[in-house]
Amino acid sequence: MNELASVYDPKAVEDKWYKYWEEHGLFSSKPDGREPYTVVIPPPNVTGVLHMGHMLNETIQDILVRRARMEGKNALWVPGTDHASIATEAKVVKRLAERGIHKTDLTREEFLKHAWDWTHEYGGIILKQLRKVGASCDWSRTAFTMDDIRSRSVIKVFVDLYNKGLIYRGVRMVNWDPAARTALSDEEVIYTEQHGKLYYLRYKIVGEDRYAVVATTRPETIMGDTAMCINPNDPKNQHLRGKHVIVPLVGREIPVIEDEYVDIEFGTGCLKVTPCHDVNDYMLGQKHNLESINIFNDDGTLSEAAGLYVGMDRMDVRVQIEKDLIAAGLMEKVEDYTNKVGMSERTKVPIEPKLSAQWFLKMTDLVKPALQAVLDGEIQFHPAKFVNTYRHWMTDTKDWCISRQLWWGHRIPAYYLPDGKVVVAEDIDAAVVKARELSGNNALTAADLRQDEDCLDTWFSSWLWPISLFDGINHPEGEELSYYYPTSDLVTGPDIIFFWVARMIIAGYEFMGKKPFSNVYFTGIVRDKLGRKMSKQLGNSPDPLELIEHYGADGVRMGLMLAAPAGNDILYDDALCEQGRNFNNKIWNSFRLVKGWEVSDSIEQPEHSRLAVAWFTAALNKALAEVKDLFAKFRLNDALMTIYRLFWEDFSAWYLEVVKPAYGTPIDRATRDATIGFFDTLLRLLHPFMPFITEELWQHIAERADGESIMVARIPEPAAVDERLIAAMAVAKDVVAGVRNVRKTKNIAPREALRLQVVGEFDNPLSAIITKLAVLDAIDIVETKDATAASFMIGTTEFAVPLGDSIDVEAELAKLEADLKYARGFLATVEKKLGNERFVANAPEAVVALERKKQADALSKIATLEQAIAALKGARF
RNA sequence: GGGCGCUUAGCUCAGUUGGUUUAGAGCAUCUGCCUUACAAGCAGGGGGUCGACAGUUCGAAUCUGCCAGUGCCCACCA
Repeated sequence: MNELASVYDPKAVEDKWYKYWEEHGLFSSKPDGREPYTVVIPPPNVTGVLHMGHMLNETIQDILVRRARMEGKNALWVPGTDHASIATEAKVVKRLAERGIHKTDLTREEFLKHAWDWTHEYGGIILKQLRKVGASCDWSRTAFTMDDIRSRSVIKVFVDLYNKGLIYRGVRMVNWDPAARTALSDEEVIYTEQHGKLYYLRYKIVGEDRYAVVATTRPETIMGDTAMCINPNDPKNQHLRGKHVIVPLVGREIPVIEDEYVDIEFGTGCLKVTPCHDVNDYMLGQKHNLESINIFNDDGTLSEAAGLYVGMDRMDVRVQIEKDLIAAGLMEKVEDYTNKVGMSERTKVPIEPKLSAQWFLKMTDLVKPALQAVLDGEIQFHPAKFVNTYRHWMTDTKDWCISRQLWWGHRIPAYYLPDGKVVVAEDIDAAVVKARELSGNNALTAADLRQDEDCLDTWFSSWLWPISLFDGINHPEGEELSYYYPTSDLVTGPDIIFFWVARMIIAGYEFMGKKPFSNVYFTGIVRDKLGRKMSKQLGNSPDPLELIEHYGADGVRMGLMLAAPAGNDILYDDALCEQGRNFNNKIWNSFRLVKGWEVSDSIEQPEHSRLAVAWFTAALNKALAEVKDLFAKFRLNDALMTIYRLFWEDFSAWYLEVVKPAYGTPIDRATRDATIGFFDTLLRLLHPFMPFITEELWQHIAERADGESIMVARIPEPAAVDERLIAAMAVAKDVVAGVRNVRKTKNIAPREALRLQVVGEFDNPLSAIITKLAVLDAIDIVETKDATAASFMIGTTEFAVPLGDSIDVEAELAKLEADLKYARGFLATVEKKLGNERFVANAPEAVVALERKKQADALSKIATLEQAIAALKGARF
């Protein structure tokens, strides 16, 4: 048997089996009579590469899908990628810039060609990487959010929502990303604490030789000031009522207005009002009918309208204007100040509030069924704590800004007539028809219509993902859709609960009238072992593919899963992968042992083997039931730990040690067959977590036809468990450990057979196992043990190994005294309870009875120990 | 400023409706072993007054209150 190395080599088998599975079509699914189990992948960015977050997320999905498949369900995992409008466009723009090409030099068509080239070049890398992980996706279904079916779905949905009156175009204050030069939704703005400054600026009061002082964090916006605002109830600023002030440096005269919005306590109680560049100022401008001056270009530089600093970047202006204000004597003071600044989630630059015409989706009614479904538990979140987060967001949802000033994405299907009116239609031909109806001008042609330049938010396509993957928008009655939808489980990070999860639920109810999935498993964030987020800058983010290279895919999968309860961040450490790799090795070596056995039909099954088979059958079934229950609760890490311990402790350390024959001797047929059967089941149980090694060994332990695979083998349903054997084995293990301890402390060789005395009664059905593992000649039931014996207690029973003259009386005494002390302490706690009249009177009878039993047991144990101590003392001389 | 969650062994976490030993697991650590499946291993051991305080109860890691620490989400205070 020693042609097999003692170390398992994942590299030798992983690619082989992945190819085997793929070639035999084991990943693919078609509708049939079985119960469906469907997972859709959270589509990674088409040009992205696999990172640790993906590794965790995809591993979890694969575990769920493989388990479902082995439960006999028709399991389908649909892969795909997302066009990631902003991120991808930014990358393309950057690459073009490296070649000296600016986006503005290109037509939309030329730019899109570059973008598609980029997509074809880098697109799908991540899908190849997923194969290394072992992902059992149905690759024939690979989708892209901008492929034909998904694009038509998006456009159709836009038109439908527009026709329902839920989509509208309007001029609003939106979040503007000056780097990407596009509007963003509220969810794409991340507020972060920034250490900045609070500037106190002097505004000269017209007609007086005094100044009003305004505190602001953004002095560069003063060119857009069109008023100063005070609170009418502010006693310290009463002198400003009805006055005008001069904007510093600019020299423009602006009125002082009054509004209770102003916080009297903040700064000086004077607020500068810049309606174009602040949401609240915009509100004030509307209310008080103020002039608006837009001082910024789309890229965050100062516009002609600013008059000063034209063409400079806003951040540079902030630095320069501070100097200029000081020089002009118009800066009262500057303080350090910490406030929250909205940053673009994608480009990480500060958001600029900007007034612009955008498309919006009304959310108020759409969210209602989606909220209810989660509150009612029709859709379950794991862990459930995220229901709170979800409810919070869903109860006050603002309209969704869905237009982006980008080219890479789905172009908005709105067409403007020459007179500025708009029609929304699925294509240009339909638009012409509608335009003619609208205008009454039948001479209108496509050439007269101008399509909206904007494209849609990426999430406006991914919110349809569970539907559009089955072409459900275009074919709501399709066979695929009705079979696979609603999908079963969704696995994703809580960071996109609003971006994606909530919106998919909304879309599900709005477009299909049904939930998109039944369960959402929220993963945690993968951090380093110090709890820091993984980042390129810190260099603490390992490349999953390198880890796979080093530890094997199974090892990495297991390492991540051991540390990843749903919703908990996982602190990644290479030690986790080592544990995974070590477990692989353990399995491998157990296999080597079993494979090396020579079988003989002429040997009878020994009693200890017969008992071991019976016991392990019970242990295995108990674990099967536990794992099944844990899967139902999405406690995958606990499920894995249960299997880990079953394999390592129960199977390898105990079961195999009982049944393995002495070196060079054959094993009986019955035991060997039972062992192979156990091994088979263990591999199946483990396969969802560690697909490669389990396939490799499963193929080895029996003859398999071509195309057979553990992937489609069934995990057995748990059978009834003989708890008596489980309990008996627990005692047996303790007895064996007790004897081993005696050997160790007395320096008795492992193979030297001993006798074991049991004082009083002992009827363990597994005593043959004890005899075998503890290497005993016999177990003697005795009234009184030898005075010179090393003894130990298990429960209330005393065991003793007679040692004759070789006993170390003092050491033995010390041990017994320690046991006695413990037993007395324990008795004291029990008797304290029983001595409490109110306990005896009020506690349930069963609880009191249990305490009485404990008391009796403790008393008998103490008596036994005292006797043993007395006997030893007698033997001392 | 609101809302939610967490705090149990050195680390990561279990602990179901309060009562199956004086609270468990994995990893780490310590001791002894290269015992023909496996040193990526085997056999043992140590380690926690369950964040603090108060309360309810015959009985609290578990329920209540308050406090401290920590994390997340939301919010227009310049």
